[in-house]
Amino acid sequence: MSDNKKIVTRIAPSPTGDPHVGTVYVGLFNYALAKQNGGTFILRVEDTDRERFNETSEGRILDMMDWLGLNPDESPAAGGANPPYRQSERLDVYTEYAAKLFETGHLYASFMTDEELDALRTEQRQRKAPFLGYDGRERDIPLEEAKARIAAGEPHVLRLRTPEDGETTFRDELRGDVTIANSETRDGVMIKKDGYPTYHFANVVDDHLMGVTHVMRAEEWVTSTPIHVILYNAFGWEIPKFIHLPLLRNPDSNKSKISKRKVDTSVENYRKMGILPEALLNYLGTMGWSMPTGEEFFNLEEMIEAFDYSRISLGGPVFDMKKLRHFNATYMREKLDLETLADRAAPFLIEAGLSWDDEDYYLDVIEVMTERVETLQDFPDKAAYFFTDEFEYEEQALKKIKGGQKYLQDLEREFAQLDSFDYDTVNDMVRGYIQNQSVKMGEVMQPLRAAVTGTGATPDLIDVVSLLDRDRVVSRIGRALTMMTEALPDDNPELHAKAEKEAKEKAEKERLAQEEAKKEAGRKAAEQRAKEKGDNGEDK
RNA sequence: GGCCCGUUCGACUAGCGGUUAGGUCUCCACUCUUUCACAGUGGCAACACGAGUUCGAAUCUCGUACGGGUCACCA
Repeated sequence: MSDNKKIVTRIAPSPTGDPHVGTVYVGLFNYALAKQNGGTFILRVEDTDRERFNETSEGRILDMMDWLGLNPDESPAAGGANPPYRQSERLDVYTEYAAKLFETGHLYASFMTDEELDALRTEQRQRKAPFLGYDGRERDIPLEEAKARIAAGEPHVLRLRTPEDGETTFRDELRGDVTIANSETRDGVMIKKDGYPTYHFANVVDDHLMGVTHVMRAEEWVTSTPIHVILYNAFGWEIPKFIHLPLLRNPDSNKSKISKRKVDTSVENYRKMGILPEALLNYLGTMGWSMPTGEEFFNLEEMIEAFDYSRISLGGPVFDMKKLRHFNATYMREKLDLETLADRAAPFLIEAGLSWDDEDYYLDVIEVMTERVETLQDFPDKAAYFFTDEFEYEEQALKKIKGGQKYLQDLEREFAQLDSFDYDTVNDMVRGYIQNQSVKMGEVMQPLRAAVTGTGATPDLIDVVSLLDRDRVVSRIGRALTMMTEALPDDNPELHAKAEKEAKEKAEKERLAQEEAKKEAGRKAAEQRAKEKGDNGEDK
């Protein structure tokens, strides 16, 4: 970072499945590093594995980046100075560069079949060889002979000739010098039998051609970095800076690399559950990195401004859904203004089949719900009663309604007579009524809440009632009341079960009371006896 | 198993030779209160272990333990 050269970073996702949260993580850091210095951020699609290739994946990855606001300067969609950005379209490039190294002997042809390779492995296993795998036995086939066999159409791969002894050292900007014995890096395949390059080869060629200055990628690549270094040297190219990011971890006991089985790794799923892109980005930004100020909440711009990869910590951070939700809730409550939040929430409500006519009403609902939601999906989940009469009554709510029928009857009448239904009017009426009845607030409020919303968890009830407006409130109270009188236990299984439970509880209570009475009687008897005893002498 | 990397509260982290080891999430308690929340206050809770260097070590060195990664014609 100290040199003045323009920084170029990249992410290189493989289009093999659902857009992965790990891609966003690495993407975010690469984006921040590039953007800080007016550099270039590239998205290159590494689709060299035709087995795992997934047709929809690339588009979805691009959508994800767009949703997050992590827009690449160069990509298959955006184009750029060094196209194409899809490796499957760069085969001629790899072929050309592979040919160069083939000529110089850095690459050599290997003609062994899969079966032969398997046989080799089995044989090594039996003999308890120090390592399993290709042993470089075709290194010394003369170049001309190899060419002839290739020309004859013999299937082959191109392998990298790695030094037999010595070691390769590279500098990781976070870890310092990392040295790995060359005996550890085998003669890996660079060009596959199908003519496609492997990751290592395509990656090095593309990074060089695209001018990548900082290779910031996941830690899992550390041990194969010597291969890349050997390649850069073989080409005589400048070696970029390597920055290996810690791996996101599962929240299990041993903290293995983040995986689909243990946590949701699909960014699309986070989007679906109503996580805001800002919150996801911010949360990911705190994984392994921190603001110098210690501030936990920061937006993309602020992260770019303050980003410094030397502040990255190396312990693998556990992906904690609870904390993500906390970030999300904070963003909904404090970072987004009401209109923006309302816009974001709307699709979730509509998706749930809910609708509204009055935009002011809608904004009021969102406002009043804001401090009790964590995700956008919480709006339809927790506030449906604002948009439809077709909501479920929770069992607890039914109980409350039953217990408060008298009050509900009164309130139904009182509400119906109200001319104005604004907050103060409703508030005055309800409070006045409660005072008249000389009961605790909850005695009246809870049945009312239950009747009007079907649930025990809502915003301030007066807010809810006045927002819902008179007709809806009155009719909902009426409906709740009717439900109580009409739904006899026999034709309502839920109520029936409830009635049974209540009967049991009542019986139990009675039993306890009886027991208590017995005890009491016993105590009294004992007291009496003691008294008598006292009377009979001792006392005096 | 070989090699590579890592290790501060349950989780995310601050710390970069001298701190009562700080903050955030979670959890608990209290306050507020018509429910649920929000908010506020308080609390539980950590330097993996052992040597060494040093007047002094969470910070430096070595070893051990533990964890992760990697050993493919996948990336």
